[in-house]
Amino acid sequence: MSKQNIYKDTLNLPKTKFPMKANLAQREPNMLKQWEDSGIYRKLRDQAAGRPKFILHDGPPYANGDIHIGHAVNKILKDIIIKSQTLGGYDAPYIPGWDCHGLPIELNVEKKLGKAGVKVDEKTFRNGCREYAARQVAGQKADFKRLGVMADWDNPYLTMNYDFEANIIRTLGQIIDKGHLHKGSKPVHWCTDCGSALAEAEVEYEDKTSPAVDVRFKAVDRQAILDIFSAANGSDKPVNAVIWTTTPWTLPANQAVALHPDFDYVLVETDQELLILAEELYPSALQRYGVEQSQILGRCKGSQLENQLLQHPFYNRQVPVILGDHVTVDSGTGAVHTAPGHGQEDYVVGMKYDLEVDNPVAANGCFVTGTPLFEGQHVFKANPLVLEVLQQKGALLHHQDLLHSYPHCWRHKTPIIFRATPQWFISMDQNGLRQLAIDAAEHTTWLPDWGQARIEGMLENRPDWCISRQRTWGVPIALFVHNETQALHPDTQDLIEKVAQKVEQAGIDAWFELQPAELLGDDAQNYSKVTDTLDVWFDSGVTHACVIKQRDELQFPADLYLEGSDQHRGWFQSSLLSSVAVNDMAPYKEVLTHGFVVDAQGKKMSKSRGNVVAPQKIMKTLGADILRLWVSSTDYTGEVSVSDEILKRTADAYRRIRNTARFMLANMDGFEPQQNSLEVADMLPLDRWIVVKAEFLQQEIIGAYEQYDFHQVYQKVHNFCAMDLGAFYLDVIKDRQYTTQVDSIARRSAQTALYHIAEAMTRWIAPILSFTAEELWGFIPGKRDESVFFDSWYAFPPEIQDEMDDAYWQKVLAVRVACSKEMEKLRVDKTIGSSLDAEVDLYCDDELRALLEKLQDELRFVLITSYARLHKLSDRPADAVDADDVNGLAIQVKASEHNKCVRCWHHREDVGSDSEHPELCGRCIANVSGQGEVRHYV
RNA sequence: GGUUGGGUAGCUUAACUGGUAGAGCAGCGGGUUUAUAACCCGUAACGACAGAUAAUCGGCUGAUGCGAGUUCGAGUCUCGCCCCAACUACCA
Repeated sequence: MSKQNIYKDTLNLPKTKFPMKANLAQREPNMLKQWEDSGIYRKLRDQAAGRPKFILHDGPPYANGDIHIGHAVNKILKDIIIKSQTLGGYDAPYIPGWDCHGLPIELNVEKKLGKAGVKVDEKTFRNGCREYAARQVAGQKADFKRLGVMADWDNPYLTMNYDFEANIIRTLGQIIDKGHLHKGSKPVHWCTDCGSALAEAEVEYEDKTSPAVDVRFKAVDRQAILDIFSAANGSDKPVNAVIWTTTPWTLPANQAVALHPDFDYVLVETDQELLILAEELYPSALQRYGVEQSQILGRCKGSQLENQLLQHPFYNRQVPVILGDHVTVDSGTGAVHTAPGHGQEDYVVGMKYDLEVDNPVAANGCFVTGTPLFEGQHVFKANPLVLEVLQQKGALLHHQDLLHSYPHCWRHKTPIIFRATPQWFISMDQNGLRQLAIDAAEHTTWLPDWGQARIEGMLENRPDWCISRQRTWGVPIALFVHNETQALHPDTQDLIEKVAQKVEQAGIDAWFELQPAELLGDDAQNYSKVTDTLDVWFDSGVTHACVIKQRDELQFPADLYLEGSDQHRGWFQSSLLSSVAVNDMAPYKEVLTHGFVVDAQGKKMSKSRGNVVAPQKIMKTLGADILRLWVSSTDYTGEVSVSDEILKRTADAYRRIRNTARFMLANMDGFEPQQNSLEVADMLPLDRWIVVKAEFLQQEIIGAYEQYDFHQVYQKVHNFCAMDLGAFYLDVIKDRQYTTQVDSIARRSAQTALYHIAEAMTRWIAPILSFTAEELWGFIPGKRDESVFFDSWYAFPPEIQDEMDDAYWQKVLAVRVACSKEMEKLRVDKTIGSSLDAEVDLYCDDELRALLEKLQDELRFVLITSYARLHKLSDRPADAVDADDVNGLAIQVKASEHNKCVRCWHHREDVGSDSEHPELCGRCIANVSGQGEVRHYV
């Protein structure tokens, strides 16, 4: 041992300060501080000035709550793209944003301040919201930064910034100018106790007992119905369609009876009448009515009855039969009472048939003045009265109470109703927006490509976009409408600009506090301010106008939007519609989506399931780079699984990459690229080969980045580290690195190769393992910029035509694998330990022998054996073993009988040939006290 | 209920227009101590079965969520089913 140490000092063992243990959780925050202190994002912009632009436009997360792993995936993917595009030579600015208005924030502020307009005035409430949102943004921003996301964090866009708010209003003006605005009414959830609309989130479902009634609607043209059913009937019994409802109070607003176009309906004769019922339901219905005797007179499809008129049960009104796919045969009669003012579905189908959206119910839940029979009655109290009236009119066929799930107000716990209220819409059809949007979607690249079918399906079927909300914390629909006619003020465009200027100065309060006379003068008495606010999807949908077009460094349209697949319904669509409405084109050229994060079983994450993985926890334990590497390792176009095992595997892969890099650095100890690197032509063929291999790989990696196929990058880099480098190249060059002389060509050649690979590989991983790459960057020898991100993909030295090309080395590798298998047999026998304890004799056919002869003495180094001798295949002894996967090769392995050189561990004949160094082989003697061995072959 | 996708080894992923299911990691078994909180070599594909052999191996069967179909041949095409996810609707 002591003697060995003498020679150990003559070896060039690996040496580096680059730590083996990553300690990411501790190290990353320091790196972040360094980046922040040096203003890396701004410097990056300066560096990239003048390059072609790549604009990835950030979709704003909602400013509420801590970021979850889905946010992390989204931001990391964006960051990988931004960084890879930057390394690819683009100027890729990244402006992060937040969505700041809206209900969830209101609800949280309400908990602290109380209800706006009740416990606290609206201005104070809005201020509370603004402060709350700002705090949320700050919290989320800190986490996003911690992920290593490089962005203009000092100048993000917030939808609540005054200029942003002003530009929302201006964009609304443009949409009006283009003729897409439309005022209508729409049923909304309404709490009669609150006297206001409820958002979906404020609705709870609870059981309620309602009167379920079967009601006759008498056919106006009896004969026509008989004809349709092909039913001859001599009697003069009336023909009645029967509807079933649990909300009798909505009958005053009835405008139609809906049937399913494809269902079979029967005309059933009973003692007193002919009933129209769905065939599937008529037995149960008749049973309910207590009818014992009946006969079917005829049947027809629902579609045949379309537009037949029916008599309203108690009003002097005739209503049509309409068709709708929402009609089911689960319960009732197969005929649905339709009141467009009181039901979502009724409203939608009513729009198709141009039915009146009649709403006779006031805000307090009572029938308005002038409602025949029920004026002033509260709707739920009116139910028995309606029944009474139906009874009187002979329209009530059956009544029984029914317990069912029914929407309730979450505050009052009282049943709510659907009530049509005036709302503002962006019309899909009045000025051709739907078709324009579909066309624009066709001109957009959707990744994955099924995104196009998805969004087109949505565009084709979606109703008009209701953009108005009756809320406090939102951008106002800053319009003046005529008190009588409800028409927009003729100077609307001018007024909008004036309002926008005020909002630019003072935020949305400027509108809510505005005295109309200030802008309208005497005309103010004829006009009212609209007090509705905009849907927050409008806010975020118009970032193309409020951000992309406002900031000089950005370009419209954006190259890419990237969000979760839920945003086909959300932001992708709101952005598309609003952009098409004002620009006649999509705001993006390409839309990329990622799936949701699920657990190892593919189940979605939820608190109740207890399978939630918090990004904060991963960053605190494993580090952001592990989280980033995990994101990169997934095919994110589908659902993405995460679990402890998956993260552990990711950490394993990380260590492989890190240690490979570390080993390369350690073997470049004392290497100065300017002085010590060799020309390609002077390098050893093996070293040239690995560099070419790396360059080839780089092309694939760049291609994968361009396709946003990051898991390909991950696989390729990892494979390269594990296989090409770890299992072969780095193992083989150890001998050369350690035992040859410091400044020998043999060693400098390998170091030159390591240098090129380290330069390249650091860049490959930089978009993903940003912290680690930056750390590595400081350890690679040679002069360099402050940050890896200021650089571009590595420019390899020019290739030269090489006799020993990749195909050549693949054959050598196959021989190596065959030898390893044979050596393993001796190792199992404990005949040898290290492969250097072995000598191999290779019996090759002529072709293979010629091939391997080119390696000369290097063959033993490639095989990491003490001797490697070539022979003719015809000379093979009986105990040589045919190689499985190499033709024309038989191998004989035996333990070497020669002494082991204590310095290089090879067993050589010439060990001890020099009495001064009795334990060294000839090669080592030359390296220790002579000129040094020559390892240049070919 | 509807729309759009998805389900390949313990994990992450490959497989061109149908043509031998390919890698890496993990696992298991060894080795090295000159990458050592590291590295190398070998092995290996649900579960199960029977035979031969015991150094070497050959065969059957099964195998891309399940089951059919088309085909000489299916991870890939068709149909049905199960499960998962996003969106959407409904409960009159």
